[in-house]
Amino acid sequence: MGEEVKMSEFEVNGGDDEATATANTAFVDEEDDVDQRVLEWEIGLPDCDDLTPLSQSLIPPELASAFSISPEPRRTALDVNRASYYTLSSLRSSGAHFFTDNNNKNSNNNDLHSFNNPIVVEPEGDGSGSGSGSEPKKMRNTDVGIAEEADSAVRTTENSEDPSARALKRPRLVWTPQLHKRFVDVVAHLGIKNAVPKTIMQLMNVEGLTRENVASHLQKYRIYLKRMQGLSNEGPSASDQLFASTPVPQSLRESGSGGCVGGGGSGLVGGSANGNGHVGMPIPMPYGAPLVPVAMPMYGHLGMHQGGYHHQQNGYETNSYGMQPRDWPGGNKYGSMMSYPNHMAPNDKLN
DNA sequence: ATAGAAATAT
DNA sequence: TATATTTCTA
Repeated sequence: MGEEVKMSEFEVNGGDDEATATANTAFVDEEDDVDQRVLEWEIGLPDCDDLTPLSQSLIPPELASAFSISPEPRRTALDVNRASYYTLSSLRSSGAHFFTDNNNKNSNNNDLHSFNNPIVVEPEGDGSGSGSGSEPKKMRNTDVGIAEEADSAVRTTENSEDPSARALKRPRLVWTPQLHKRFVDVVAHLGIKNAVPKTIMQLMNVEGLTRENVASHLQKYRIYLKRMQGLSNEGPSASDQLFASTPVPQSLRESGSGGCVGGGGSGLVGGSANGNGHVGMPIPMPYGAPLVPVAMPMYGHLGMHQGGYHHQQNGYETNSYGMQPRDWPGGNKYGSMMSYPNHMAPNDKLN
């Protein structure tokens, strides 16, 4: 229960960044530079050498988390943020890939507070009394006689350490607007037709995100789309602030049919779906780096009212597929920037 | 084995 | 209540 974690797009990773060679965007102030960066990025790969190795200078997130201190150089973080922002902006304006330009409504923009505002773990002040035995929990007649370790099953309590515990349940994932956006972008690319949980999950490239997470979200999203269509008008239904916050790409309109092949998509699909020479993915990697959900320590304990969403810019960070350096040989539970605080490493599922 | 939908849980 | 997760079915 009480462990909700917000996905945030920051990931300060110590870094072996060889695998991904993502864009370590350095702070750039002039548009020219930005363009250049973008070009480089698009063309081939950014040279990490040239860029500031941000991933280096940071304090091991574990420590930071452990002591509830702001990671380190906000400065750096901001720079990253800003750089990302510029980069993305450029991409948009140049009509490059997957960024839908429809960001008219909601202004997701916020400033680069990111690091100043702790990304907060959902308020959710502990389940407290909870439902006070309202509905009968109907047990599905699944009762397979497996007593299994009748044992005290899961220590509902804080599940302190328990390294031995294997599959502990994941904390509830919170779909932040950013995360959702990523989701939408990916779905848009795939086209409603190919957008199935597994694929989406893969393309989203978010560590710790499970297929189930995506499936569930997709389910909701579809319902949302449906309702939207039904009303034909935009009708910013009060419900689903989240969904409303991200414009629905046109490609995601009709189900079935070819999806977004023809000129339909807003330049989303580079036209690779066809049997062209270069088949493969239109977008090998929609996002430069794997997004790593991060668990921010709760700074202000209760008492401070945390605003709902912290929009932060896209803080795509350099990261390597290798994931974290094995810092935590075994005991370290401060899961660094893992979405889920304690226990378990994110997706270990071998596909 | 996976997607989609329904039921639960928080 | 809303929304994420789990279960169940196709």
